[in-house]
Amino acid sequence: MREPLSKTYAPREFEERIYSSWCEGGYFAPSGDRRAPAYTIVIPPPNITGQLHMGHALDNTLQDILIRYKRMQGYDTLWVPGTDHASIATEAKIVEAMRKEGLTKEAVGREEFLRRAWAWKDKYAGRIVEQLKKMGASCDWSRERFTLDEGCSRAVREVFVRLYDKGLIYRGERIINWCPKCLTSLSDAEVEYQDQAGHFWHIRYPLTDGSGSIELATTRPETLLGDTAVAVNPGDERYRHLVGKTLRLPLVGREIPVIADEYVEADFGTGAVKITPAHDPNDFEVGQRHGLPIENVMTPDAKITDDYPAYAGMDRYAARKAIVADLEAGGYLARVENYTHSVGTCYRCGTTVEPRVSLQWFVKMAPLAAPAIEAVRGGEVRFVPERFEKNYLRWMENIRDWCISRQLWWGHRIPAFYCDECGKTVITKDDAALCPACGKPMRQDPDTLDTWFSSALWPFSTLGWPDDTDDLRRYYPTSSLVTGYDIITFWVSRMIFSGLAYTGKAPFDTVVIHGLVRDAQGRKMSKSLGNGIDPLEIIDKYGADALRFALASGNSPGNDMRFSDEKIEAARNFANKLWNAARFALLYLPEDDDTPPALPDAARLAPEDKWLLAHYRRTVAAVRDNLDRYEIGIALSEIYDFVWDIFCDWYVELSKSRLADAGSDGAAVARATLTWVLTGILKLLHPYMPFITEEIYQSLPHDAPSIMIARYPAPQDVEDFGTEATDFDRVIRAIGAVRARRAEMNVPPSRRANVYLKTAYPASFAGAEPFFVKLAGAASLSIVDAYDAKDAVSIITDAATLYIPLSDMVDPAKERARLEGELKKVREGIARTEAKLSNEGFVSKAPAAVVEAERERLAKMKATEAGLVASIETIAQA
RNA sequence: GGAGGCAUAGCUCAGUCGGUAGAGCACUCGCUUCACAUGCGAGGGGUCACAGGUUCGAGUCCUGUUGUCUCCACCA
Repeated sequence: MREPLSKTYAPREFEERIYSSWCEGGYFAPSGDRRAPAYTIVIPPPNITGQLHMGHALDNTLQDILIRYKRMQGYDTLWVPGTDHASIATEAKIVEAMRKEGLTKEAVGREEFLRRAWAWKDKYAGRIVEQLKKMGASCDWSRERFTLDEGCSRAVREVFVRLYDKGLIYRGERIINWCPKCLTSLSDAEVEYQDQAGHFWHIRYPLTDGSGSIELATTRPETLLGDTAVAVNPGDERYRHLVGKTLRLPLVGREIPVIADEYVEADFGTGAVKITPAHDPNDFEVGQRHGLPIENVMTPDAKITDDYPAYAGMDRYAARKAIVADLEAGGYLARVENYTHSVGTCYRCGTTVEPRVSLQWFVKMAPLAAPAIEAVRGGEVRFVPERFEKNYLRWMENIRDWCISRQLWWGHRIPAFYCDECGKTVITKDDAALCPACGKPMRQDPDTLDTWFSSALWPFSTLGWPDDTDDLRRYYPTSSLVTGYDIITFWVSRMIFSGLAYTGKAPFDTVVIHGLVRDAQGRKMSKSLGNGIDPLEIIDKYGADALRFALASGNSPGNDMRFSDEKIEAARNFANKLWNAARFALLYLPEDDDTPPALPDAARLAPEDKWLLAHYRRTVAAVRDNLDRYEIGIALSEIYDFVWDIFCDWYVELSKSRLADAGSDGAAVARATLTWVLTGILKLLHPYMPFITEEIYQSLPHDAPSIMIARYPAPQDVEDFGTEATDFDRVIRAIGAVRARRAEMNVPPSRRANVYLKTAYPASFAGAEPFFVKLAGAASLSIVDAYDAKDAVSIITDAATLYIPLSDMVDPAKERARLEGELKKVREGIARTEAKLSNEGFVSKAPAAVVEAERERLAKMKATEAGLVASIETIAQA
């Protein structure tokens, strides 16, 4: 059944309709064909914090291109969609929303808070799904998942219990990164370091024996309250005699020891370091080594505790100011330097992290990291581009234990149960109601897990793990994972070690990395800059296909890209071009013709048909080759060039004369070739621009119910015509040369010229007259053995010399000068090539094919030279 | 402090196996050519950041320099 194609390209009129037709057709689900190999992608689940941005648009466009390409190749494809609960980010949003209502988490309580969170999830997950559909994403929606749904939660508990039983999960009092705004711990990966201008305060700590003082330097004087020692390097002569003595902590009066530890570098600062085990990770370790007390001086929201009445309730920065003032007043402050140093901040809210000692759950990483390193080293998992392997390996090799507990409510609650009666701890997949030891009711750990703990299981939890499901057996391990380089550490690395640890297999074979989408000025898109571009607005204005085209074109793996109005307009223009090419083809197709296009026998094809088909064959091969290597941008530019330059600018024009002769065999052949190649173009392009290609496909006679499930073109679909096909290039070049000359000589298009053509390849030009008439402003074309060029303009190409009577053109003197200029250029080329060929090193060492190509080039240039010389001679005689 | 990316036309970027540098946009000239002015035809525009090296031959491979961006790292 053919549908009419509207006159203008208006994507809004058909994109939604087409998406619904795909849903109704059930094309998004895997084919289930067991003879075909499976190809699986799991979506990097977008956070339910808000709506999709350009980065998501890029990520999902690339995934959809791959999955559609594989689907059309006959793979049993599955793209699993879903969303991430994003515990810390979502919780922050909900807390913020409640704050506007004058509410707090604590005020509403855990149950009500979670009710609100689920309502939030329903709203935003739904919105995200709608956006993905608008973009054309061919996900299997029947398999949509959520990191906090029942199945994923079961997987999380399973993993937690297994790791605990193996001794790979432990609970301990450690110093961790703490966000005083989000009021939770953070993993090392969740801290971003930024250089900040600050000060270096030099402070004197007096010795308790009154024999003087030690001067030390700090960037954080407020932590002085928690100092429990001062450390020096054991080899530092300046301080050796002081080790073992004690100091009087300024403002506090506490007596603290001077200790020696290798951690201290003698030549940095004053060579003496104040040790605050509760508020600095290094100091914590020093403290552990020396058995120092841990003196916590701050509340969770980074205010000084009531233990220090002079500063109690002040936040850390106010306290810093007050303490510096007091130090100065007390004569302890030696001097202040300006100092820029690196400060850790929360990756979600940007607040400066406060290291804090607290009781948290950790994953012991070393045993898990080892196989994950091996999987990448050994090639079981491959990164595209390869360089990101290094990134991954470096991180994995230096990994430290992973702090997985969060003081948040929105997330997977830690399956640890405590008996307050007898102190027993139970880790269980099932909720433990009563203590197995004393029978008393148990209390579940109030904390939740790091959101990345559940994302790490995504490639298999979404397929049914821990159960041995059909999906898991069929579609796991998955094939390609497409994601940005910014979450390799957060997510990719954790999926790899998780997959290996729990399923025994790496979760995917290829990690396809893309860059960031930046604005037209190259800046990162961000809320604070307000330079974000909403994909939905672009779709509304230009269509989803144009958006997808703009994101895919020029995209090279791992590199950032810029998004600009120019780019999206170019994309829309291309869509419009394709649309109109289709309208042209339809002009010649009888409305009742429902026969799917087939290529006529080679014997019936005209030279220009073979020429087109040869280019098509080459293009198909190049597109497939590049797609197979994830060179999505290069593959697209191959299609673009073929569609615009070869198909539209040349072939459509070349076909017009035959098509006009309605009823002739030539018209039938041209029509069939045109339609067949157009259909091939639509299929080639479908993964990139699914809507427009389907809309046009449905307007043409077609065999598959949807282009989505049509077979992807292969080079062998068309015969290799060999040199026969390139013979037509001679005509193309001759036409181009005539056009160029006319433009150069400012000949008005209305001025038609009789063209005489002398050639060593008369067969190539046999039926060429209509093309010269149509495309080169010719009145006629005569093939001649000789032509008296005295009063003619000559146009020389390597295959022919064309003459146009001067009366049909203009100015002989100008013409002669031009010919001489051209002769000079050709002679330069000849000299260069001859030099190359007379270079023995080149002839003997370069590959034979390269040498041969040079010889051919030389022969062509010599032919051109001879033609030019002859023309200059004749014009000189005139 | 380590590691990596990038540097090519006015702008944004491609450039696969080392073989006379490409696209889009912008610019100039000419086009109411019956698919498309979201278009057609023709042009101008490049010391491929710099300096060495390898090679018959380098935008491409190697070394160094400069600029720029990013990642990692506990320097108080």
